[in-house]
Amino acid sequence: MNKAATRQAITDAALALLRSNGPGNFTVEDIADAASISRRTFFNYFGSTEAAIAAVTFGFLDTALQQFRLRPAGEPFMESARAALVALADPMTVAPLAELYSLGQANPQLSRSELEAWDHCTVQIISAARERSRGAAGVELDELYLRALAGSVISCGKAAMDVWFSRCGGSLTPESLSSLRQLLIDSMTLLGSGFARPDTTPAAATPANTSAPSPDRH
Amino acid sequence: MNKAATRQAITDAALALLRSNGPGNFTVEDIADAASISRRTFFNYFGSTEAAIAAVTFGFLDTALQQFRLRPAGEPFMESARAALVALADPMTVAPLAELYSLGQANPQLSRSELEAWDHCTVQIISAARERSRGAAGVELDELYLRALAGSVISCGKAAMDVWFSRCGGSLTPESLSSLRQLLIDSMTLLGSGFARPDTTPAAATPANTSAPSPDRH
DNA sequence: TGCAAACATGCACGTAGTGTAATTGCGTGC
DNA sequence: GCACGCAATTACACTACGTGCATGTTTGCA
Repeated sequence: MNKAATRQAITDAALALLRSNGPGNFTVEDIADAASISRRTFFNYFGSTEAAIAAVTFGFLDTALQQFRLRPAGEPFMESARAALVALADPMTVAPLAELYSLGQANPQLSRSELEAWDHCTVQIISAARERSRGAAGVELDELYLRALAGSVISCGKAAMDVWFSRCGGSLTPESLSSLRQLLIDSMTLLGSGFARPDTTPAAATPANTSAPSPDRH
Repeated sequence: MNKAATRQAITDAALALLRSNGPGNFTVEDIADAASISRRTFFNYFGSTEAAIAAVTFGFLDTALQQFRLRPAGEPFMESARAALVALADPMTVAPLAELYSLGQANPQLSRSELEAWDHCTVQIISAARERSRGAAGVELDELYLRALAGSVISCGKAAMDVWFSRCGGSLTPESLSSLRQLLIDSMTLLGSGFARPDTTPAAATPANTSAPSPDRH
């Protein structure tokens, strides 16, 4: 069997078992059986069930990375990040993550590997940004600036997804996705404004979600 | 034996083995032997070696949390966060974290539990901030604002520590600690300014590591 | 057809983590 | 002093994880 196909079969089987049995309620042997391979072969591909599942999340965040890299080099970092994040609010893209999110809610094992995926994404963004600045201006970006910004962007994306999830429960309806998109935009706006206190300067922080359906007001 | 004492004995033994053997090169049985307890008893206290080690990191970040909670309720969030983070740049406080940081550099297991600790800290800050705003103004803070800000603050703290570590290698000399303090302050400044591009306003972003105690203007 | 590389498998072994029941240590009331 | 109860520790057994190693099996290429 093709190597990529085997890999796919494993992740599919793992995801299916995750759905049916719930996190933690199935073994590597179960996955191997479902994928019609031996237990040993499973470990040739992934070091753990967790890793097999995490591959899905990684794939999701990689599309965000890809989007980021596609942005023009001259564009402000924050704007590129915003665009990359918004591209995630797409049914096909967000679906697997939404599912893992819901499953991970009650499962520490799962949520920790999601944490790892986000962190991995941060690292990637840092190197992408460094490349970009090197190519464009020739100016060596301050290391602290780079890391703090990248980390904050990811944190904001994560926060937006958290809020979205707690509001919409991972629903994939157009309204829900539009809400997610708006949350992602809003979080970037907050970050770009230095989190100006909403009570002191309300105009600067919250003018965001007035556009679309926006059932949110709190 | 007293329960707290046993717990302490375990973490001490685990840390000692971490130092001597390096991460991943010792078993639960080794820890149990070193702590003069049975393997089974170890598992009565911690679910894994990782958890035993993570307890140290958690302790560190909890002091930051404590600092945050001590700040006056009226103070701007960002200022409280800055103060809490700076309080970490203390020899006694930062020493254990610095050590784990260096050990975790090459060890995925370890660094992932550190990730978890930072995340745990984020969650705590969110709830602390929510309590504070509830008590003070009676205004319900926007959920997205809260989460994005808390996440960004933690990310910036993490970024500062990353940079500090890559520069000073976790050294605990006064100069190194002063540099850490400055990095923490600078990262908060960056966050507060919405990461104004360093090339457009260079004065705000890069005057950092010039050792001197106070080039900060915000 | 034959050969070689890549991939899959079986087996053995050490370690992780958990349920269960037995044991030890210690203060309390009688 | 002694029996009792409670909490901590321990022994034992068992399932599952993860890996090294040797062996099969497939695939592609000369």
